[in-house]
Amino acid sequence: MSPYDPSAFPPFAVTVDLVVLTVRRHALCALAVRRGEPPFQGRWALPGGFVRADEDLAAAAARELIEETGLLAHDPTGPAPVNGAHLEQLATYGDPDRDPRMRVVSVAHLALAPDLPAPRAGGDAHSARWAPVESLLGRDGAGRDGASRDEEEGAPLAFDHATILADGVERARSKIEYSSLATAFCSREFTVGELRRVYEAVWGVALDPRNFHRKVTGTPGFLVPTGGTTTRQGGRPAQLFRAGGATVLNPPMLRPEP
Amino acid sequence: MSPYDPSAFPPFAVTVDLVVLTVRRHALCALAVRRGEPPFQGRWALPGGFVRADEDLAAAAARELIEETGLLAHDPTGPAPVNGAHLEQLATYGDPDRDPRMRVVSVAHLALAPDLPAPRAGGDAHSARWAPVESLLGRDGAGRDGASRDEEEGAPLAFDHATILADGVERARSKIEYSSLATAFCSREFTVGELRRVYEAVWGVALDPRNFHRKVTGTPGFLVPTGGTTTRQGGRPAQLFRAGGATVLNPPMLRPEP
DNA sequence: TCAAAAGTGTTAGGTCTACACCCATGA
DNA sequence: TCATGGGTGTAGACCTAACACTTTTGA
Repeated sequence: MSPYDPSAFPPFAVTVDLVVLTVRRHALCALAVRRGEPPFQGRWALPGGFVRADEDLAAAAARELIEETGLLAHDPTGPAPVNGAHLEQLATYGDPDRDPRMRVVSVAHLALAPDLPAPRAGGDAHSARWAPVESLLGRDGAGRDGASRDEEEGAPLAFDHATILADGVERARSKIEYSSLATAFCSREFTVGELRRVYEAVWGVALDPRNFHRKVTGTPGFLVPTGGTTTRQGGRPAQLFRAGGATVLNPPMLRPEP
Repeated sequence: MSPYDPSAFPPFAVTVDLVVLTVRRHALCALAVRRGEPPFQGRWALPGGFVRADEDLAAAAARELIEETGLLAHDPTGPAPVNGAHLEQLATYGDPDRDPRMRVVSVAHLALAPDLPAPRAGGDAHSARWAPVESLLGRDGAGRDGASRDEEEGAPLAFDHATILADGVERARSKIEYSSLATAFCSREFTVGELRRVYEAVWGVALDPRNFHRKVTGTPGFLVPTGGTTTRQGGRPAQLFRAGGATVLNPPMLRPEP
């Protein structure tokens, strides 16, 4: 068999899909767009699109992220942009039946963003919204009883996007344990308490504020004090920090048992 | 723009490439095949091949693994096969220039296998061999001086396979830290000392045999004693174990500093 | 003055490291 | 008998969880 004979391999369409996570009102939320055409017309889906002919996968994901949110993906080799977001490859999904029309392989990416004003619909999407991941995954106990709700908020995500979202959430949950990634959910300057509330929202647990404070301030290179303080959370003024250069957290932050 | 208009997106070829790791003679080794045709003819590369038209990505990877090694990939939902190997998706590589002839997106997979008799060349590969990863990555200080050695053992891997291999090795090195994955490098029954030598080879460090023994035997569900013993390593007879059901290691095995 | 959030101290209990020591076999 | 690897004990350093307590603001 001649592996590179053009007639010897089937053609694929390649897309990037994005799991864009943020923390809003104490809950982990993901960006969802409403599909404007079949299949799954009217259903919610993850943002995404085709990879262009001469475009790298990471570039395609960064382009989609800008189109959907206006966020610049953070390139670790360059200067940090004002509205930076963390962007990494998540996994690739290529079940032959995942798209009913043709063979599509989707390279999913995970983006972590600070709380943003309001999503703007981009491309061919009718509308976009931030929704709690538990609700998008149908785990929030919200009524799914009664008649079909295919085109309403409670309907399952299109394609295999529920699987992709679940994988992205699990990646984020485990990765903030041993890396400084949680700071990607915060704005450029933040307090220790705000960072703790990120952990609490992502993990869905309560953490001891005193031990958390000691832990993060005691890890060299994790947090850099800016000198400023804020009282935006009420109470005693809190020091402001920026994310330090350290990217791995050793020893890790421990996720409490249920 | 109509996203699914067949003329609106570029066609891609999709392949799976395999990083197959094993531990041989106290060194972490990877499976390499010699390319039989251009480009990179005569150079070593990772095994891989095209995904078929109606084939899942995982199925394609498992098929390639069998073709190259005869190993069955372990399906966690089914009964453990006799010669099982761990197989998981690693990452996807899609730089537009990674293959000089056409646009190829490669979904790389990572396989961990026990020490095997001898690789059999499969498909279009001229030959196959196990080689220490440090040598395949050109980090072993072996003479690369003098004349070009394009078609010899010391030449760099074809395409971007050095990057893929490095990513796979790094994944394996970090994953045995907090999971029971190291047992995938052992045969079905193994001793604590054999498991320790796996860690030592993968990490390239020396571990304290006493503390290691306490650690692994003290983690519930990690190791299951079979009742048998062996003296194949010399010295006092050692208990034989099988891998237990536990897949996460908590607390993790700590990788010593250099 | 009070509530709320920030930040510090302290103590008991666990885990890891390093090393001393004994055990069971083959040569 | 000796070398080799298997396995257990123990003391100190380190880490963590839990919780009492002080500090500094806005209302």
